[in-house]
Amino acid sequence: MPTPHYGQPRYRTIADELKQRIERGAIPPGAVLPTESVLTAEFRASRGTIRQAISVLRDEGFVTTEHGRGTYANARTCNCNTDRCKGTKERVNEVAADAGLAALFEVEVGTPLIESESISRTGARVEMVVRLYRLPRHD
Amino acid sequence: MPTPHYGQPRYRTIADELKQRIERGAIPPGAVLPTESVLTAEFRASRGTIRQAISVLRDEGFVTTEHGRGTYANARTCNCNTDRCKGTKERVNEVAADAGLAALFEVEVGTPLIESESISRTGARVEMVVRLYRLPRHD
DNA sequence: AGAAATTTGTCCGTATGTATC
DNA sequence: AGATACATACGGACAAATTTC
Repeated sequence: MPTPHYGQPRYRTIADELKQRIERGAIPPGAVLPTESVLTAEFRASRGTIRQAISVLRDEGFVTTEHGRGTYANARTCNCNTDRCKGTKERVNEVAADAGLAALFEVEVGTPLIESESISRTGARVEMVVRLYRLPRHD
Repeated sequence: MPTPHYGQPRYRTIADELKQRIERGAIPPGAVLPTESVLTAEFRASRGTIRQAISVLRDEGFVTTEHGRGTYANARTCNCNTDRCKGTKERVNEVAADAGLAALFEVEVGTPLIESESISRTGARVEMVVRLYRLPRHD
C-alpha cells in the first residue's frame, strides 16, 4: 500500500487524537500514555510515526517523556475556554547579578539589577519568557 | 555496520559541525545550506540522520527550512551597520531550564530551552540585556 | 503553459544501543 | 539477568512544493 497523506500528515492526526484524550481526561494528568507498541497497533502506524506524534505533544507541553519509563500526561492548569488568551504578564523586581550579567554590565557579582520578566502564553501553555535586565536608576 | 552511538549521537555531531560553519561565516546568513542529499554524501549518514541534525539547528533558530526550496542560514548577529542596530548583538544557544523556568514551562529542571540573548550597548556601556526563553519547537 | 528535475516532507520496516525497572 | 521502553540509525518509497528548462 502506498502512503497517501492528503490534508494532515498522519502523525499530526494521531497527535490531535491523543491531545483530545488528555484534554477530555481519558488520560488523566500523571498517567502513562499507551506504550509506543500499543499505539502502533491501535493507529496502524509505524513506531517512527507514533514517536513523531508524541514528539509534537512533548513540544506543546502536553506530555513529558522519561527514558526507559514512558510518556506521562501533564497537568493542564488554565481552563480559559474562551479564545486564545494570548495574554502577557509582566513582573518587575530586583535581582542580584550573576557572573554572566555582572561581566556584561561590568559590575560586581551580586550588584542589584532590575529584572523585568514577561511571560506570554497561548492558552495554558507558556509560549515565551522574556527577561530584561538593566541597571537601576538609568533607564 | 552496526549503529553504535557512544557519547554524542551522530546527528548531534553533524548539527554541531554545521553550526560552526554558520558561526564561522562559511555559510553566510541567507545562504542555502547544502541539500540533504549532499550532506548525506558528505557525512555518510542516512537522510533521516541528516534531517534530524537540521531539525536541531531549526529548533535552535540557526536555520529556516522551506518545503521544496531548501534550508537557509539565519542572520543571528545583526550585521547591519546602521546606527540603529549598531551595538546590538544576539546570541542563540541551548540552556538547561532552571527551577523558575522549569515551573513556567511545566517541564523538568534541566530540560533544554532555547535562549536568545540580546545585548544592546550605547558606546562601550551595556544598556540592556534581554533574554528570551522558549521551548524547542517542531519534532 | 507544461514537463522534468530538485528538494524537502511524510511514512514504513528493521536493527541495534541505552536506560530503567 | 531479563523485560520493557525509549533513542539512534539505516534504507527505501512516495508526496508535495519549488525551480528550471
